[in-house]
Order: sequence, then C-alpha cells, then structure tokens
Amino acid sequence: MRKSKSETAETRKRIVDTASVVIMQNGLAATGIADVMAAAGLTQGGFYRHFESKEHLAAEASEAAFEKIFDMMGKQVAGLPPLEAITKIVHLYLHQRLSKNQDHLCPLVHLGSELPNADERIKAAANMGYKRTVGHLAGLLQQLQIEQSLDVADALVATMVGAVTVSRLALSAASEKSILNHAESTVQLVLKAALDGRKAK
Amino acid sequence: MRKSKSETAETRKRIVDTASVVIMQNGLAATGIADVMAAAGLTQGGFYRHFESKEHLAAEASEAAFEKIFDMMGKQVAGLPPLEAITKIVHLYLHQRLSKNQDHLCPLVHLGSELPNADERIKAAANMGYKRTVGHLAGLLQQLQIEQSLDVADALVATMVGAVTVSRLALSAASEKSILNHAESTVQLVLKAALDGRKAK
DNA sequence: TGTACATCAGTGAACGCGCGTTCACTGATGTAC
DNA sequence: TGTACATCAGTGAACGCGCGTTCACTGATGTAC
Repeated sequence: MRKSKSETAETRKRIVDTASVVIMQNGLAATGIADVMAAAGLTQGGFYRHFESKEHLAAEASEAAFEKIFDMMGKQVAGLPPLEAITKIVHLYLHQRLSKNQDHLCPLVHLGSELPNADERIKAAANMGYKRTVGHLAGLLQQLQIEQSLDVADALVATMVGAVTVSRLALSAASEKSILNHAESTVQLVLKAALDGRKAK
Repeated sequence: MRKSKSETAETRKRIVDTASVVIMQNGLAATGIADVMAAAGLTQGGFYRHFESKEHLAAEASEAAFEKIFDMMGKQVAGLPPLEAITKIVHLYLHQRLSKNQDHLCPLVHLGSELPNADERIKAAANMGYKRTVGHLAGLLQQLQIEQSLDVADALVATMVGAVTVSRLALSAASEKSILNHAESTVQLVLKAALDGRKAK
C-alpha cells in the first residue's frame, strides 16, 4: 500500500489541515489522534508515518491555522486603504465563528486557556501568530501616521480575542452577536482616538 | 475515621477552594482528582464522599472562583465613587496573575477555551459569572449616567478577558505588563468616550 | 447518662476505559544493477 | 528498459499508562433506647 512521494506529501498536508480545524473546534486535550485521522479519511495507525507525536501535529496545526487566517485576510484586504483594511480585518476576525466555513478559527481564541500549559512548540507557534497579527495591524496603523502603532495594535488584538472568547459562551445567537458588535464599536473608538491624537500633533 | 458534621463541611469547602485555584492554574482537562485531593491534604479515595463526579466539583470550583473575585473586589472598592471603583476593578482584574496570591483567577480567562466543550454545569457557572461581572460594571456605569451601560460593560469585559488571556502567552514579564497596560489605556479611552457622549446630550 | 449499634469520612488498592503509541503485516513505489 | 529487492504508507490490532471511579476496610461520630 505504499504511496508515491507526492501522494504522501498530500496526505501529510491533509492531516495538518484537518487537524487545524478539528483542534480549534474541540480543543487540544479533547481532540484525539483517532479523531483527526478519521476526519482525514485514514486510520490512526498511519499517524506516526507522518508525525513524531500528537504535540508535533498540534504545533503544525496551530501554525497552519494562523497561516490560513493570514492568507484569507491578506486576500480580503488586498488593495484597500489602511483604515478600511483594519476595519475589515477586525470584522472578519470577530465573525470567525459566524462565517459559513469554520476554516479560519484563531488558536489564540480556541486554544487560549490551554496554551500556557501546552507543549513548548505549540506555545511558540501561538506566540509567533500573535506577534504577526499585532505586527500586521501595526503596519497598517503606521501607514495612517499613528504613533505607537504597536501599542494600539496590542489593545485591538486583546479586545478581539476577548470578545470572541467570551462570545463563545453566549447562550443565544443574539447575545453572541451583541458582544461582537460592542467589541467592534470599541475598536472603532480606539482607532478614532488614535487618529485624533495624530492630528492634534 | 468518621469526622463530625462540621469537620466534614469544612473539608468539603477546603476541597472546593483548593480546586478553584488548582483548576484555574492548570486547566480543566489537565487537573486530576488526585491533584486536587493531594493539594487539599487528602487521598483521592475520599473524593466521592463529597462530590458526585469531577464535573460537579469543577462547576462548584468555578462558582467559588467567581465568588472569591467578587468578594475581594467588593471589599476593595467599598466606598469609592463609581469611576474610581471601575478603574480599580479593571486594574485588579488585569493584574490577577501578577498579584502575590493566585487566589483570584478568573474562569473566563483560565478556562476560556475549554468552556464551550465543557459540562453544562460548568458552562452555566461561567455564564452566570460573566453576567454578574458585566452587571456589576454596568451598575457603576449607570451611576455615572452613562447610557447603554450594559453595552459598554460588555466591551470592557471583552478587552479585559482578552488582555489577560493573551498576556499569559507573553515570553517576558515586560511584554506581559505591556499588554496589560495597553488594555488599561483602552478601557480609560472607552470610559472617557462614554462620559463625553453623556455630556454631549 | 450510658451502652450498643449504625453510619460514614477517609484510606489505599484495584478496576476499567480511553487514548497515545507500537507493531506485524500488506502491497505498491522506488532503486540498484 | 527490465528485473529483483528494499522501502515504506497505510491498516488493524494490541500494548500500556493515566485517570476517573469503585470497593473493602477502619475507626470515630451519631443515634436509639
């Protein structure tokens, strides 16, 4: 049953992509190797042909999750002026769970409280994802001549991560949307204040 | 080895209090019955004299965690005018992990991503805690004549939960503090805007 | 108030299930000549 | 280009550890008379 090199590479990628969705949906501890392999159309025995351990897969899956989000957002804001790009990124991030496909769930939210006690590789992936997210937003803020763009970006990300985290607990779709909308307003407020502060100089 | 009724009640309370700390530190899935019982100075065999299951304990521990936070904050802001009370609550919340004793860790942060897939009882406890937190802040905002106080409180809590969640991933104490400070600034900004909006009317 | 028995908090060991990991095996791919 | 052998992706079963839960037992508390 040996597969060709390209098939093997495709299978590996499929496992990582599948894992990046399943793990975000169910969490790290609650997701089993067998779950991921079954979702990828394979049996668990074959897992170790591709990965050293569950932790190795989880780290790659986290990286892949961030990568998919960055790719998607990059395409969505291509060509937009900076302020509109920021607004769109924030909106997309906040609505990650309400979108049709659940392909762009952020590890900061969906693994949030499991990360501090997770494997070093997974933590490193999350940290890199966080820094890239903040850096991306800060770059756009800088294009708007906003000072201390990294600080403002930090604050925006905290609000977004918190809002989606808390919205997951909402008992109704209405209160879920309400929480996300309030966060979106807050972000607009922070942006406006940063822009005003700039003009004042 | 039978214990008196009051001793039994004290033991039960000690287990819940111990669990509310250990579970916040290690997470739900990563905390075992034996861990909690050992931390409480007991052996795991006795656990089921007090609780039906791990989930029952976790739910009570979550409730207890919120209760301890509310008690502590209530005492800290007793007698303060509303705006100062809000500021102090936000500061205390943001610095929950940097304070000496780790007795006031919030389940929304420390169980955040595990909650959606957790037992119904635990989710219910988290939801109640969230609503009480928002309600408490909204009450203070209302004393300041701020309109839509619930919406503003929602936004504040999202920012606080997100900031502490993300700060746990920071690689250095400096970046951890930096994230918390940026969130504190954001909260001040939101408060100022809400107060200004009020005056404009 | 004292006595005899029932109750039950806590112990330490064992049970049993789930899950990460390993293994023997299959048969198609890759490689050496 | 063809042939013979080595490699290895994937399967399905088994292993073994950890952990939630159960159990027999102890001895102090609670209760009935």
